[in-house]
Amino acid sequence: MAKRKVTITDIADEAGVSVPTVSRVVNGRDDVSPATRARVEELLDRHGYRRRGTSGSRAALLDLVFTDLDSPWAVEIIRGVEEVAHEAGVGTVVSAIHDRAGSARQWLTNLRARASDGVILVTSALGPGIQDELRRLGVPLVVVDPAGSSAPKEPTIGATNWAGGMAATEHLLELGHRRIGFIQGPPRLLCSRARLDGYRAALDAADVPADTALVVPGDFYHEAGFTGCNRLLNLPEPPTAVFAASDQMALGAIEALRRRGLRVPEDMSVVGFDDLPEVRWSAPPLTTVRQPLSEMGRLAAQMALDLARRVQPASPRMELATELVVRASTAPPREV
Amino acid sequence: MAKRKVTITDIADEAGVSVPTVSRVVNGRDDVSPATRARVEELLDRHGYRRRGTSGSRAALLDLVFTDLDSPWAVEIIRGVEEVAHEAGVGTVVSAIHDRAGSARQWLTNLRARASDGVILVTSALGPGIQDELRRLGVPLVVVDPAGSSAPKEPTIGATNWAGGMAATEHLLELGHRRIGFIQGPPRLLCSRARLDGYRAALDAADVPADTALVVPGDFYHEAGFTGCNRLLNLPEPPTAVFAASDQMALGAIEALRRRGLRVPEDMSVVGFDDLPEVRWSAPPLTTVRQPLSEMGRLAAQMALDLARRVQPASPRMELATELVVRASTAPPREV
DNA sequence: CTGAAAGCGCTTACAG
DNA sequence: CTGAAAGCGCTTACAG
Repeated sequence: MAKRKVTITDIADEAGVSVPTVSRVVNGRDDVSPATRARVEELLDRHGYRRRGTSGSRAALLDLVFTDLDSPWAVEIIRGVEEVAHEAGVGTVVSAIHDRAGSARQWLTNLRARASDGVILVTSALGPGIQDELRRLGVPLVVVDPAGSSAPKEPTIGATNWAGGMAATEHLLELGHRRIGFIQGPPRLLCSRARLDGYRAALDAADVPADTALVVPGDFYHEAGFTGCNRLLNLPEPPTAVFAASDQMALGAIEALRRRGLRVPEDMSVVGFDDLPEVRWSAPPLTTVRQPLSEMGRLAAQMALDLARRVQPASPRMELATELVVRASTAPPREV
Repeated sequence: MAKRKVTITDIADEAGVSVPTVSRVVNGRDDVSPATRARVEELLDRHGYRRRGTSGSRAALLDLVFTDLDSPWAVEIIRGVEEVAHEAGVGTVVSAIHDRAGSARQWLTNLRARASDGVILVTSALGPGIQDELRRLGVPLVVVDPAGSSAPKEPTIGATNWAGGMAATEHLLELGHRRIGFIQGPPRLLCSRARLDGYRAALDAADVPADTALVVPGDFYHEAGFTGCNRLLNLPEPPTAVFAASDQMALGAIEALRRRGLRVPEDMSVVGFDDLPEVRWSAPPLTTVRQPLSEMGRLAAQMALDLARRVQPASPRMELATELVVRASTAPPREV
């Protein structure tokens, strides 16, 4: 996989320039002609050149990349990754890419200079171009909660989202609910689709007809839970329970209910997904599907570290178990 | 300040051993006699040796150190630091020290190997020994929300905690509350003491006698808000409002009230401190004192980067403004 | 704008 | 367990 590490000598030979010239390009000096610089840079990129100082230093840095750093979600993953990395004497570099191409480039340049030993990508914050480049650099890549296709080339870590969606829905069915609303996650994420399918599968297994009006869009954030819940309440025949595909949306839904003077769980049951630490303390404490986020982080870090040491992971794809946590936001429907 | 960088040659000379031997110690090989290793390690530490590869590379890494990575608080700081660092093409290494001495050592060793360009410490997670060592290494240090003395040697970034504590209390006084409970933060933190003093100052200014029974201990976490609030409710003459020194404790307090069937704000007003993103969505949305956490992170990162480039910061100590955000958890007391 | 030469900091065999 | 020797990857003057 990783052929002999390229040195500036190699690049110089291939470019037909001297070693000092390549050195200048690598260090971003401005005393190089544009033509030469372009040629050398192209070669540098193509070969995935990485500054090596003198010789191979031990794994010392792991990169953890998010699209945004704007949810309590993120800190759980960071915690898991940091724990494993810290134990291994490895630093954890946290970045947010914000879906901007320039931002990803910036990060990649820095990553190369730092000679990072592995990358953990949360929900594929990177375009395929960048991923190819990582491959060329020989930096191992692990994806947590992948977005794209169901058969990515990279090893992935996820949770049993389908089973979790099913468990939450079964819980509501067992309480006697028949009309159960569902607030979706962003459809591009695999985990969103799996949760929705789990919901549908549970309804199906219970012979409850699926009403498409009961499934409303969302994006995992509070606001979407708020508006989604309002939408469900405005239905001619509103549901008696709401299953939100994330805890944040569940809290948004509870706020929508509170504003209408409806009580949880007396007037409406609400279930979330994630089990963020704070939902133990929401009013009322949230029934939700626990996703072992920090465990997922730990596992991803372990895998990335193994790959950096050229140890093949036991399995290239892993799903950790989700678990229904019943608290105080669910109860039988009024009419029963 | 920073004398000539030490090389392994310097260390070898001083220790009276060969260069390869020092190299072996630095790389943690085990084929060195304990006596030699000890002598060399002592010298390495004393001179603050840092691997330099070949020659000086640009600022590329900033270290952000927490005691624990267990609160939504942390992610706000991380976000601010990461933004500034990212823009500067610098990576952000996040670590949790957990108050364990060995953990700090581990981190320091890694930091040295990585040649970090600056350290941002959140609430002084490090012992003074480690701080001295950083100084020797010539790595600039910025402290966010300092713990110890009020006149630290390092530049610090904080918020106007005293003014915030006062503003929250004044708000409750204006609503007509006279018995206001206070749930404290950990007393070793400067910010905790300042919030308490702000609370007292407001009572004092309004000529409301301070009842020491109304001040209960806490540690910023949910649980402490829960038990603290229960303690206040069990008082012979309970308060009509609770000011918690953190949002998480405020949410814990709301849960304690809910369990007793008391409504917020009808039966009891609750104010928090921080304005974490999620408290906009608590039930009811929390009145709180906004602390610009991500701004504090941004500022700390900017300062650390400046110091790394030997630019003196405008002021070595800075407090960003807090701001009262009134939402739905406060109202006039019943009896008025 | 570029290269030949010297040199720096470090590591890797090898020998004992 | 330790050092003398060779060498690697890179940079820094210097010269043109």
